[in-house]
Amino acid sequence: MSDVFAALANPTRRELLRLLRETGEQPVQRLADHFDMRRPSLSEHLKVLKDAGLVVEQPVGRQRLYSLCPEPLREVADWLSPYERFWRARLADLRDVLDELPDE
Amino acid sequence: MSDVFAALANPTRRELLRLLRETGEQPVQRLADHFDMRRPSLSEHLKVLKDAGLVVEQPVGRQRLYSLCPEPLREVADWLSPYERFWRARLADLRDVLDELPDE
DNA sequence: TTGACCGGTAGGAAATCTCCTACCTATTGT
DNA sequence: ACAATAGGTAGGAGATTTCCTACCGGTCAA
Repeated sequence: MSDVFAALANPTRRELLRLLRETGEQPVQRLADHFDMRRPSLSEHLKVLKDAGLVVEQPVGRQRLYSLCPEPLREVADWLSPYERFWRARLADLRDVLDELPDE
Repeated sequence: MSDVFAALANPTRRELLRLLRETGEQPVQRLADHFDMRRPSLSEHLKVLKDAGLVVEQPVGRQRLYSLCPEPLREVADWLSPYERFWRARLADLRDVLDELPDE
């Protein structure tokens, strides 16, 4: 659980998740093409994501296809949900204030 | 934005947010009571949260009351939303599989 | 005014993160 | 069998995080 938040803390890893979401499962080299970074570093980021349960790998020949595994993100969404009413309340307050302003 | 994810990566800071959400605005010392950690460390965590826009401080006498500022969490929820359909899909798949199983 | 209290800052130690190069294994195609 | 390709691992450098103790300024109460 804590690992999921830690995994999301890094912009490269968030971008990896976005790529996998938008373009589906991909081998490491194709993912690496999108980054100004050496492949071993990408491998490490993928390992962090895998340990957090956010991706799964499937060996195919000499490639390993990585694909998105979004379940842990649901835990993040669940963690987030008790706060939702707060920002809704704030937005409601803002709307009320705006409603009070005279037209211009 | 990146700061918000980084701020959430630490369990102590997530717990601080929870305390502020459940018990409302509080001075530093009262927050520190909940942690096995010296006060200056808590001050640093509060600074990270403040820089991420997740809390605001209000000086009252010699105290500084911290309170939750949940707007940046909305950005996290927005970041999360494109993934929502994925875990819904996975759950739907799971349900389909379970439906296929014979009763026992 | 002076002591006690609240809480931030300075500076440092230890751990962790994030990148690198070098190297290794496994698989594929010739 | 051999060269080329895919990708993980080892080990290390430098940056960052996370804690600490020591200290500082501001506020309150006697």
